[in-house]
Amino acid sequence: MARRSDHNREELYALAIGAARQIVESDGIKALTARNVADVIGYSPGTLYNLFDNLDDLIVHLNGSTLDDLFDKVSALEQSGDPESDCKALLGSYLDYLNDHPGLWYALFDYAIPTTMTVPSWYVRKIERLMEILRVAIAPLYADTQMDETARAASVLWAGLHGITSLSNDGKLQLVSEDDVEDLASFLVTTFIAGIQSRARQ
Amino acid sequence: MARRSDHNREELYALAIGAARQIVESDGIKALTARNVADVIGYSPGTLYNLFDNLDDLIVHLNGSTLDDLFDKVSALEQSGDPESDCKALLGSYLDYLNDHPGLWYALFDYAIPTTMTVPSWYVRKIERLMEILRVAIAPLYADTQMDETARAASVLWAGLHGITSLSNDGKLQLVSEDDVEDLASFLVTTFIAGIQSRARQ
DNA sequence: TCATTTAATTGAACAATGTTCATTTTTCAA
DNA sequence: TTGAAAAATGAACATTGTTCAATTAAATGA
Repeated sequence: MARRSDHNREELYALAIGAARQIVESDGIKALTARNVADVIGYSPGTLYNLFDNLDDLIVHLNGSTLDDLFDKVSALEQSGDPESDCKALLGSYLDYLNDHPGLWYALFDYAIPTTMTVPSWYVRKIERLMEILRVAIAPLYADTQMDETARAASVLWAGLHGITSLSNDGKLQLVSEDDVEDLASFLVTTFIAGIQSRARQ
Repeated sequence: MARRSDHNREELYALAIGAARQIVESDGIKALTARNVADVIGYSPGTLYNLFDNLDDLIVHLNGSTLDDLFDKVSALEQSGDPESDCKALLGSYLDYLNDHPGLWYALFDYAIPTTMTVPSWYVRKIERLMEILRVAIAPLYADTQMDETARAASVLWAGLHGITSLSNDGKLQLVSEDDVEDLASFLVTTFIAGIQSRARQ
């Protein structure tokens, strides 16, 4: 059998990503196999290889759609102009997403793309778009001329928050007393911002 | 054939871990298969299952030995008592290890233990032992009574540094201008410490 | 010394995986 | 109506983790 016209290429792509998302959300990334995705969308495994180079490519596309989701959620927040409270609001929104979609988050950040595969530029752009929001939030800490400095601080803060969520998610971060992830992340934001202000005064 | 007396259980364990390390160092964690390890040590795949519950268990043990290595390297550093320079020395040592043994580092931090497997307590202890060194380095920033506060700050700094190395290693951190990992990590240490000092003054 | 028990080691076997590709079938254009 | 192009298939292949009955060497005891 062949050449059904049930769906065109775009629809098929959307179907596949949707199925992948559903599988990852309910059973984790380990359940994301070519045969499983094919079953869900009612096509054969081979068809997936018309759409994606391989399974890793499919995962990258799934992660791309997760990044879009995250962006929509986070960019909906209104910023007050106060770096600390804005960063914490962003953080809260981010942690909410992590709690609501642990499987997707795990696939996004803890599943490592094989070194044989270079990260596509559209993927990098999606990350940058997210980081840009953080950049805007901390911009009041810097003069308009310090674009590079602002960008660097945003990168570091972003990576720092990622480190906390990532390690604690893997159980690799021994939590102190009754601290939870939110406490630690909040501590990082407060301290980091205080550090920037303190150094600016000198 | 069976019951060779070439090696006792301990020797066999050491052989297997050694083989695993060798494979991971030269060809990455993807090459770490039961059959590969068995080939290297001259035993059959089945024998590995007398020593380890499964491959993930073997990886956890390999990571345990990597943590020991890291501890030996990092604990050899003499601390001056100045938090910033001590943290940066630790950081430098850590980054050296990452550069020298990317495969082992990747297996240690970017390979996620499946959620079905709980992190063993001896493994957590090895991590804590490493973090303790960082705790000592930043201790001068706090009063002796602030043990919890010190521990929390060490956790956050540790996780933050991990976030930077981890993301940049995966190509998921768009680096600003000519910044490299060391610059970003250094920036985090400086700013974070300045933040602690600044807040202590108030 | 020989028979029996115990334990280690094997390797064939199984189910599941990613991936390929000759074959088949449908659609589209001429 | 015919022929070419494209889409979809699913059987097939190589590999994977893992199990376990069978096999063999060592340890034990008489």
